[in-house]
Amino acid sequence: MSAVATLSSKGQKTRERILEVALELFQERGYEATTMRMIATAAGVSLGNSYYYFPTKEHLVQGFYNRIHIDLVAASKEQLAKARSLRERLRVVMRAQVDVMLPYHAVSGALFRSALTPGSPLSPFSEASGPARRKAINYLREVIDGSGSRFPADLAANLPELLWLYELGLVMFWVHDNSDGQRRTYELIEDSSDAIVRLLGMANLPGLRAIRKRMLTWVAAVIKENAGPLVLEGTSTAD
Amino acid sequence: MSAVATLSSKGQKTRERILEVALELFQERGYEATTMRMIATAAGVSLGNSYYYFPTKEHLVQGFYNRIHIDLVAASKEQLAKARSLRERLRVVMRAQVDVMLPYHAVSGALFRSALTPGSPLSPFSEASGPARRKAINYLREVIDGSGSRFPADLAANLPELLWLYELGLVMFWVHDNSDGQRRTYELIEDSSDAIVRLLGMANLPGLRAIRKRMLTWVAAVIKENAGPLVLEGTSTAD
DNA sequence: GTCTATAACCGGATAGAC
DNA sequence: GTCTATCCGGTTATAGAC
Repeated sequence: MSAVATLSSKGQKTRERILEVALELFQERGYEATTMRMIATAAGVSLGNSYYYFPTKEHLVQGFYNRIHIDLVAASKEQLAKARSLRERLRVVMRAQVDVMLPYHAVSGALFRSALTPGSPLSPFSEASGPARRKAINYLREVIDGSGSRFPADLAANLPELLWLYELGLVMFWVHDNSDGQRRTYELIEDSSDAIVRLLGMANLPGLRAIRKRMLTWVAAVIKENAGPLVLEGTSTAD
Repeated sequence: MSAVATLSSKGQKTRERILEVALELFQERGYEATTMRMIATAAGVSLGNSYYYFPTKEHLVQGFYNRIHIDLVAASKEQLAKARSLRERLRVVMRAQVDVMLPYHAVSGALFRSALTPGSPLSPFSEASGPARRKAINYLREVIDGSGSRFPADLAANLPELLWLYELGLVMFWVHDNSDGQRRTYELIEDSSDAIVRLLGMANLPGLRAIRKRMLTWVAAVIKENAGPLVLEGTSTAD
């Protein structure tokens, strides 16, 4: 699933080094201003060689996505173990998500540029992003399962995907958030996590049931249409 | 607000011709595969000269946005005059929006690529997109006002912006929609317009009022944060 | 001051030898 | 797995024509 079919351990290290310096340079100078030539030089390889490991500049961004998810889990694991309510568990994870992305805020626009381009391998819905996506969704499944909350079957089956879309939305908000330290995003997390939990609790209100069913159908369609066959009724395509 | 300070009538025509052939070529060959050199040649100007009218390739995309809104109004005006209910009026406009974009579906990914990049002049929230955005929002205001519906003041004041975000969401869905003729998007329009009207009707349900208020605050923040000072309490910054 | 052209630059990407 | 040489296309510099 990586850019290169098989990679010797030396190759692994070279690849890692290139990604490392690339992410550093992106932070320091921005995405556009960082040239492949700079990256190659800083990593101590030739320009052509860097393309052996990352077929395009954008593939370096995919490396960034993967890195972020690993950091997210590392940053939230202990806190998550201590949180009980779904509200609090959601908050822990979403705060951690924003925390680990912090150093990249200035470049985040460029880094997430391709995120919503259909067909792009960088799209979170793409085949190439499948492993990262499934990891993220499965982590959210843990977030839900670890709370005591129970929901109607159709809702429960799609809740991880639903929360994943919520996470994507939060990230998009954060990208556009220019308040200092992205304070507003943290506020939004407090507020929206609460709203979500309340809405979920009301899912069975008589007037809302029909709308809920329709919305779920469409959310499932969005993900399916974009990401290929996925969970629809609870059977997980686990990683 | 155009790329060039002042433009003679001859200049206007040249600019128009460049945009024309560019949009044709985008449709025929895609965005990436269409080079500035091709566009210049097809328009009968030198490469350097085309940059006099469109400072970057992306500025041609902005020309596309403007074109689309004009087409949308033209395609929906009469039908809109005949539609009474908010539901039907919404449908008319959203269907027309999708209709006029049809020829561009194959390239839409590339064309909307920059749409969600913060800071990009192509972002629908950007300063440069201000005129187009205000036109779109004002058209939606007409859609609402022309229906008999009345809403609580805070909701009414933000409803045009809210529906504009809905329109953006629909366009994003359409971009990713690979069903034939984008059938699913048309279905989504039927379904979601209905859901929206129902939700608006329930805006005063006891359990929902608090959530509604909070959501409105955040929607206002999203638009304000990104698009600069805008309507918050009903005073329009009309075009 | 409005418009047009030619030449060059720069950086992402590729070819192909070793 | 690594390199050098080259291509290609967006963009810019700049000189001049109407």
